[in-house]
Amino acid sequence: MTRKKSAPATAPQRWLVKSEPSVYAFAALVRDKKTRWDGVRNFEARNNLRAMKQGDLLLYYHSNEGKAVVGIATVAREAYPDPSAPADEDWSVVDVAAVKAFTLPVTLETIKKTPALAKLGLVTRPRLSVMKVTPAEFDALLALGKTTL
DNA sequence: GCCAACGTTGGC
DNA sequence: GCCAACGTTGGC
Repeated sequence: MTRKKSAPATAPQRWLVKSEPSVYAFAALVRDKKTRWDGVRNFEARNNLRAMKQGDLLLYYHSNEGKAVVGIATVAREAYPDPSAPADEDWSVVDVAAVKAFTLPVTLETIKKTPALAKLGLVTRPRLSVMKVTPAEFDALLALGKTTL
């Protein structure tokens, strides 16, 4: 067995990423199977992208329109330089692949009403576009979305 | 190194 | 479409 194909030694980390559905909706990712997560221009979000490992799980949030967690994706390729960035700037991308849509979208309104999600970055750091979520938060969101992995 | 101005995000 | 919040930039 090769290093690359073997299961990761540690459990996958969990993240939440935002996208405006009018720009790139979860349905577009399902259609494309995989996409490059480019255009991040915020240092903290970039650093989070760089901390992602292949196989990490991503919750997909629709901002502005919909305002709900709508699906699950996974990290298909770890961070590499963002081809859409100016050559003299230091930005990164990862490739993400669709896993499955939530049975039920979990709206921001629901999230705000759920005590277990009071510390979710989506609520406490409303402008951050790539953030870590805890396993407990991840599980709570899947449960609200009537979805299992 | 501070902080005012600016630009962008994203909820409403 | 507005505007509050806030991350980033740039003048000093």
